[in-house]
Amino acid sequence: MSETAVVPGQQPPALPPSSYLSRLNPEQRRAVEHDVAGDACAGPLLVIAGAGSGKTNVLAHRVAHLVAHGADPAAILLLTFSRRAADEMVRRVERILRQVAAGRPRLAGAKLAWAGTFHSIGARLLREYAPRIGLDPAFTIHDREDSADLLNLVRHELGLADTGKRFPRKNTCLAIYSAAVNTLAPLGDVLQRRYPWCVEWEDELKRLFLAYVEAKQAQHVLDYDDLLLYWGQIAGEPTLAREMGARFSHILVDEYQDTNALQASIVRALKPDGRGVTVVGDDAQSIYAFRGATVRNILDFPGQFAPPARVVTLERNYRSTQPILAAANGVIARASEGYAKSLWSERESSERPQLVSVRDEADQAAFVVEEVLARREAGIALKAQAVLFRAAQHSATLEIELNRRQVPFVKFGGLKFLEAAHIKDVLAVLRWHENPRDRVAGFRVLQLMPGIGPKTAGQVLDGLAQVHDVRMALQEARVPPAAAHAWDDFLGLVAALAQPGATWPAELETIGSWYAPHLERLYDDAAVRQGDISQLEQIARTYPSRQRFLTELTLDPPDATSDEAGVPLRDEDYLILSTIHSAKGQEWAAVYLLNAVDGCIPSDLATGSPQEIEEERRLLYVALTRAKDHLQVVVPQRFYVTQQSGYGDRHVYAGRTRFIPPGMSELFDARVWPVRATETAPACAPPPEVVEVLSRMKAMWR
DNA sequence: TGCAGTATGATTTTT
DNA sequence: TCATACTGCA
Repeated sequence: MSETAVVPGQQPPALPPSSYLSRLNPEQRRAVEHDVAGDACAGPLLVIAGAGSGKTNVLAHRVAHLVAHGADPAAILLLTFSRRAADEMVRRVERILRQVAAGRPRLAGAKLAWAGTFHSIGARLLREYAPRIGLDPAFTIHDREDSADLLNLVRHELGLADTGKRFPRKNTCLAIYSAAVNTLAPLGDVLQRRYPWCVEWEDELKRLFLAYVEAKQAQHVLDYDDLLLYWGQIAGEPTLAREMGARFSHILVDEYQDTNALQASIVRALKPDGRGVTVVGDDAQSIYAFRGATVRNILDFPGQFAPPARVVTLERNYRSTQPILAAANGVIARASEGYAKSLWSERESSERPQLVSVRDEADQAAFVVEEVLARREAGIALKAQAVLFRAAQHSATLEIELNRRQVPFVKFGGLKFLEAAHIKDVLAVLRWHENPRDRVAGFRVLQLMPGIGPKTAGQVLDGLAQVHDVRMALQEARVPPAAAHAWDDFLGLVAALAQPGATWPAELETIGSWYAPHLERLYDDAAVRQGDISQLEQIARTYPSRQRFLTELTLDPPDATSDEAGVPLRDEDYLILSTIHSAKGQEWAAVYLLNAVDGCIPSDLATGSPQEIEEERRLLYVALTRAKDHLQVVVPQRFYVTQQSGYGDRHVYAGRTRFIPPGMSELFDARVWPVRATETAPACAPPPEVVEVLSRMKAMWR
């Protein structure tokens, strides 16, 4: 029920200054108020939101506005790109509603029940709908590495591992599979377009993928893609789709430029006429094509409906100073295609972004630490500063320097806590306990015991495959004499876990104590790793059940790592290190961009096609637009390359990134660091002349 | 059969 | 540089 009815077609009434809508600019208000007319569902809406244009705020206000006008918060589906974004959105919506709530208790207590990533919402819905599509609701979810391992097992079973000629590796196979699934494209097309060197294996890959799907089904296991794929299948059944679509009066999708064809098809299937659908995004910030995302989703959205979706464009930037925006606009203006869109800001500043030349990565690290500490002295907290880079490893030198200078930091992106072998070991035991059919988990657990290798593990698992009572079967399994002792211990663990008294999360500690001796035997640095396991036990306590723990940990792994075990406490101050991808949607007062050189941005590995290069350009754009007040782009003259093996020449004299050509120099302040004493050569001088000592040495003997 | 030592080859970004 | 695959030995 609408409490402050807005009559369609009529101008909204002037607002009292206290209204939550009064803080929005006219375009933002158009987006927020689009067709909010009582119970009638709004027509489709596309919001093109430039970087820093208050996109999150608009989305949050729209959700709050819908609720304030009678929408049931439990019937609003809010799909975000990451868990972090979902949490932030929920917080904001609830804050706005509390402001509106005076005298309307319904709003004060409103809770958004369906906010999350496509994958996590998919998992939730699938558990509910599983029985109706013949799926076991107790399925477990494989992360990327598990999926690759299973694919590898299947690959070996099919004899594709030893085919004379080199068959694609497990990670490549998985990437191909995933690309085909997420883009809804035939395998042949995917191979042609993205994996031309694998085209000859099309038939074998088809066989492999079929066997992989069968294996997953037999083991009651889903991978990331299945969460979308099965959801899409449900949404493709008219009856189920209507039922599921009817649960949600509104569907709002954030970061729509980074959704893939499969995700778009799900939204379309749930709301075929587009009523109640709002999507928000920015084509200039599309940086997930490698994951199957297609910018066509956002470009083609309006025309998919009749009448077409309304489009609202937000160009006013509230985040950055005008000079920072000028630089970012300069980068994106040179893009080959895209929506013409120019961000503007009222935030004047005399400080232009800096292009800082340093000699090498060591100097780069030293420079960044100096600047960070100087800014902290000047009152900018570490948390308000971020160092961004293209690939997770690029921060290695900086991390060492930060440790040396005792500057606390947290790193987002890159190797995750969960990917550490010892954590995976413990989780494998837990997952096997949850789902005894999970072969990847069992395979890993069994091989932890000395004397048991792939062969024995495979045999034991074969023996379990058809059995009803797994525990009995394990007791009867035969293992080599060398493994006898460890095996007895293991059976003890199995018995302990089967006890009715073994409850969550105590069972994780039981597993931990079983694992401790193995940890000791397998790793030199067992003590450090033991610390991680204790931390895992801590994390486990915050989840109500084993299943929730496993599911949510797989879908939303703790995305930050710091060098000491454990993420620093919330109230401590720490510097942010992040890959550009993980920095999406965030902002900081000061931003430092590392390695702005060709070969890094764009990455050497991503210069295959013009599209890939354009994506790298957008990546730089995303990095630049994270900065509010201060932006420094660091260009090391010598750049360490991991590619190009052999020849021992690991350093390369790199040029500044091609996305900031000389013609753009007036948008930046050039700076050289360190400032040299007067008598020495400037640091940014071209590589010094090489004195021919080497030939002289040889000449001595001629 | 399991394991250790050696050769090879790929190498980003993430739910 | 690191991870995986393969070979040869116990």
